[in-house]
Amino acid sequence: MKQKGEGLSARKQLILRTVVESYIENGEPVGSKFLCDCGKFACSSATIRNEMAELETLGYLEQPHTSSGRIPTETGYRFYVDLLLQNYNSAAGDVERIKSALREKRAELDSILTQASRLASTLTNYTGVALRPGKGNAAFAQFEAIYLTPRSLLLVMIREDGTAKTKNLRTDTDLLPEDAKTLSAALNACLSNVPAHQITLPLMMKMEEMCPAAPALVRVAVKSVYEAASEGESGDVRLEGMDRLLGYPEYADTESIAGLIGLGDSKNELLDIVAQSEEGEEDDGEVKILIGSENRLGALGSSALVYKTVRRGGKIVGAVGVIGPRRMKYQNVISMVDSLANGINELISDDAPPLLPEKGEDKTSDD
Amino acid sequence: MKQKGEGLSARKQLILRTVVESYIENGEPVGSKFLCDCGKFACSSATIRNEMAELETLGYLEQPHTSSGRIPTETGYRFYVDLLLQNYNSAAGDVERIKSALREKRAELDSILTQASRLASTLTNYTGVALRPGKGNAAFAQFEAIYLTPRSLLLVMIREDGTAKTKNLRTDTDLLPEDAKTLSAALNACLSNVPAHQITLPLMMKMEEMCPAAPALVRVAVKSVYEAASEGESGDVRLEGMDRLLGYPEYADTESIAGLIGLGDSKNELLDIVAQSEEGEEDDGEVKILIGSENRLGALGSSALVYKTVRRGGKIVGAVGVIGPRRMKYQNVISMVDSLANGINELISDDAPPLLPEKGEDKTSDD
DNA sequence: TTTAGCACTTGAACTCATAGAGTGCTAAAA
DNA sequence: TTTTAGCACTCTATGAGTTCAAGTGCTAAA
Repeated sequence: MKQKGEGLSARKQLILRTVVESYIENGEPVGSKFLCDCGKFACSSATIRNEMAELETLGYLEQPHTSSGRIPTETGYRFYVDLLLQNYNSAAGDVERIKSALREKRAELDSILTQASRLASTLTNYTGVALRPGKGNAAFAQFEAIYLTPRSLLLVMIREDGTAKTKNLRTDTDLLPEDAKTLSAALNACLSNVPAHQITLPLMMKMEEMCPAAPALVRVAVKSVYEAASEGESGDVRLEGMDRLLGYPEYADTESIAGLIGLGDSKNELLDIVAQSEEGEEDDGEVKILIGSENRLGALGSSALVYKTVRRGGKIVGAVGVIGPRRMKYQNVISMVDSLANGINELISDDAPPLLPEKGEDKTSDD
Repeated sequence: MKQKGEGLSARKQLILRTVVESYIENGEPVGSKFLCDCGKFACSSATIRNEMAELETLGYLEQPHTSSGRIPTETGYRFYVDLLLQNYNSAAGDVERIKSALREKRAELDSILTQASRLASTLTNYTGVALRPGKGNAAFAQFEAIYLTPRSLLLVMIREDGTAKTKNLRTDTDLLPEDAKTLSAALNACLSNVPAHQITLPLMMKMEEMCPAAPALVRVAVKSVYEAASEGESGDVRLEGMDRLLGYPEYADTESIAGLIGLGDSKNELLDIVAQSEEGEEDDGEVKILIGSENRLGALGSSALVYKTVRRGGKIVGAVGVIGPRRMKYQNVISMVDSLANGINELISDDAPPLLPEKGEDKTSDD
């Protein structure tokens, strides 16, 4: 699938490429005369017509209607994009610029991603997207109950990776600070690293024995742990600058927007897409491009998604990218997305060595 | 401002009301003949024409073009809506239905609001909206450092209201469990209830004295507290079901959608709007309706926003509502929003008495 | 293999005419 | 004084007809 275009003559390739670029630039079908006049070709429009006719039968070009120029098909774009990816070297300038733009907001990953999404949108004038996959149902490694008032305490549930979730517990009987300690001990003894589905009634009974002082407290604590563990984290998607797309003629009709807005509403699709692309294929850590409905991207309609995963210590912790019309300025976008992802990668791993304040909380953040 | 329409004759009121309702139903300008034929009036179309001409000069109706029927102006809708609000009694059936729909998701407020927003969207077929105002810069009342590994600990910062925020701290020197205790003590001694802007260098030096073991740890801990306290909480807006609006003809052109999408992007506007309406005017806790650009709602364009605040113990903790075209089915929507808000109110205060597991965390939730 | 030329197709833009809806106004009726 | 009937007027939406230009495919010659 990667190098379909191998069999094309050099001239066909040049024609195809020029058609794609011109269409990206102007948004209008390009005809043989235009190509002939653009100076790149030493032949007449008739020759180009012949070539284009062949490119059409090969599936790289198509005509909106019989008497207009050609526009690239999905396959056409794919060829062009693969070509670009082949010769692509990240522009060093971008990385610095983007890193410095991000550095100001060196908060937790969550905020970095939001920031990145906004940045992507501004730099490319398309819609920026940033996402963070869900955490799945994770067990908690450690618990700590903090005594707040005689009738309330704060339960801190800490995951293996150091991220934490907190929950207030209230009782209708007075508690002593010792009770919090006992509860902590019992939780750590019985529920440490126990996944949600293994939290059973016998376990709860065992815990009640360990904390005779406040059985009701134990019950609600266990329930909270159970809920927190089974909820998992749902992942998150940020779409920034959707309104920018409205400027492009391909989004002039309501139909085409509907899909995108739906995307904003049911963000799971995007998460699925990325998750899929990570699982299924080899993930070489490079910029990925999904064009049109290539991968059952129903909602993406006639748009294209350019993204790259963000990693920390080899593990995928998110992705950033751009959504735009199929005739996107791929050169810029690819370079930008790559730089952006690299910038984030460096940023979140640069921090690691010395004395890193990481944010670990419900919304998750780092691994 | 409330009862502009007082001066209208009964017949004018009926005409106005019928025009609004018909326009809401069909989305088309309504003419004199249609009104005459609808059976509500015992006069000819000519008479109605005269009345409508007057209603137009009074500012309640307008004509899209000279030779078409009338449509309500902003003022016209306002009159109609005020009328509705006057005679409105929450439909009891709704409340039960909605409460039971929400009860299943009796998690924290955050999730309830999301759920409510989705519910609002489904029930009305407009865009559901739920929002939670920011928390402002709050100081933390209590701190707890939890020892995780020799080189990392978890800092739990607890606000006055019991909600908490957590942050991972890492060091490059090994720590003892005692160090966490010392740090907790120092934080509680020096930073308890200290707002961000009062966290100064002398304070930090005092703390370093208290924890001679790991001055670097103190520094990063104080920094984290400072950042967390000054960040505050930014509030949150959920828009659900935006794609539903695309079905309505008033959103057929790209222009009108742009505003709404922009709303989704820069959610602050909505927060401002509600915050304003709460501060400025008397907030009687009833359903509020903002039509068109009544209150400098630039982004809302030609839409209308129906919402009601959600309270807990008298304090406003959020709002739910619906965004739709100006010609919204106000009867249904008002009733629905009211019921929904009531349902949430009951739900989050019902829970309070016995043994309430509340969620307190970064994303905030309850008071 | 390329080129020039030509007939053909087709969508876009424009004009024109028509139909229909609804109004405002005037004069008569209640 | 209020209501009604009638009529002329305005404006939009619609559709048909026409022209224009772009671009193609094909054929025959270079």
